[in-house]
Amino acid sequence: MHAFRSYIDAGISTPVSDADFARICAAFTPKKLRKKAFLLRAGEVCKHFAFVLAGALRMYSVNEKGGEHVLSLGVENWWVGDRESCVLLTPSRYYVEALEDASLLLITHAQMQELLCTVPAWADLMRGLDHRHNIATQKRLEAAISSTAEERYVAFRAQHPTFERRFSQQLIASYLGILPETLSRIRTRLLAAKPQLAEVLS
Amino acid sequence: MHAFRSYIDAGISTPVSDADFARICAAFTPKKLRKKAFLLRAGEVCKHFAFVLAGALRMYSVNEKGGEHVLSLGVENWWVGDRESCVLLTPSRYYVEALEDASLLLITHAQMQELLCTVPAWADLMRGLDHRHNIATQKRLEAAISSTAEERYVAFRAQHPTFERRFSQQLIASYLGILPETLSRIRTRLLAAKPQLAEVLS
DNA sequence: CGGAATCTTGAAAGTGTTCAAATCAAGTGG
DNA sequence: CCACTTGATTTGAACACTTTCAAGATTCCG
Repeated sequence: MHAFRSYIDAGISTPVSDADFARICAAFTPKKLRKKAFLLRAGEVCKHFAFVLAGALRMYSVNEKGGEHVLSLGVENWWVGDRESCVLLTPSRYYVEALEDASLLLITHAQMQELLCTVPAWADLMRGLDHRHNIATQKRLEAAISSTAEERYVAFRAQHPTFERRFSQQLIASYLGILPETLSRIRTRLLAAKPQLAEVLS
Repeated sequence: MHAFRSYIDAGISTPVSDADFARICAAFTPKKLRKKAFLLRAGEVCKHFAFVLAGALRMYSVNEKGGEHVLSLGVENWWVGDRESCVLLTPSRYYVEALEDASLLLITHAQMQELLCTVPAWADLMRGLDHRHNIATQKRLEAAISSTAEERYVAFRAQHPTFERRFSQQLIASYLGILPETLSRIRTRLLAAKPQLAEVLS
């Protein structure tokens, strides 16, 4: 919980009062998720948006041919959930699955709306979050439509240095929109060109 | 201006008061832009975020090889601008150019913050906007990493039926992340397969 | 009527995918 | 501790899709 308060204070100009923090906490429900457990499956309505206290999750879609595409990776201090389904209460097209044992704080859209109205600092925080999320998604989109797989992988490594060791290559490949085989070839190619990166990659 | 008020009222639960609408209008500066004129060039700070009253604009980046990539198309009742640059006041990597003579309402980030604090309805509206923008960008990202060019084009046509006649094929191709030649071939292929679409495409 | 931009079409090259097999790694139960 | 199973990664060859470069055809405007 202390980590949660630090996260909140880091996102706004003046620290939240104890009273506001209590209000915020009251809106959330703690939840633990075992590795490989699901928070959401396609077809279900995403009742909760989740803040990740510990662990890691992925949100992904599955196409007709059974191929999976990772839309987002959520680790400590990130949010996961299908915004669209959560807001409109429509069935989701996504799965949200724990990649590691995870500790979450859940909030419904209704409780979120309530918080936004009653705690101005929370509204500030969420606005900043939406902003950063918008910017990050747009950058990823730009990379997807304008860069080669190798460029996207190099950029990904620069942006998320810790993900390389934490997540499997097939996961990263899916996040980048390529096949695991392709990522494997890219890595061998990069290693051949820049052997000094060996320890970072292995 | 009447169109602007309709846009606002459509996005919130209860219509804005005259006083609030006056406050909102006071925060904006009208601006006309001739076709091919720029609202923003790469390297500049995006001082204003813009609401489009009439006309059309595109935001695009230019890579080392001179290739352009359209990040967004803005038409009536859409917003255009580089969020990141506007908020952080950092130099932008994008160009924003009028595709048709355009009529805009400009607002600085500071004025936007002011409005968000003083007019709660405006904060609601912007929250909804950020939401929809997030959802739309994520869908486009998903399409970019999981669909073929042809699938993306078909989905694009379904989502933006009016854009087909309004914008050139090279513009649409750039938006989809493919070359104009590729889009031309895709269209020929689709027409051969489904001749009944002829009048829609031409 | 030009002239310029846009769209179309072709052939060759490049990039990433598909399918298949081999190798490697990790965890389980005996 | 070893044998076994399971999943992840690597590698290969053929294939598919998209790009590149180039040349024509078409359309749009002044």
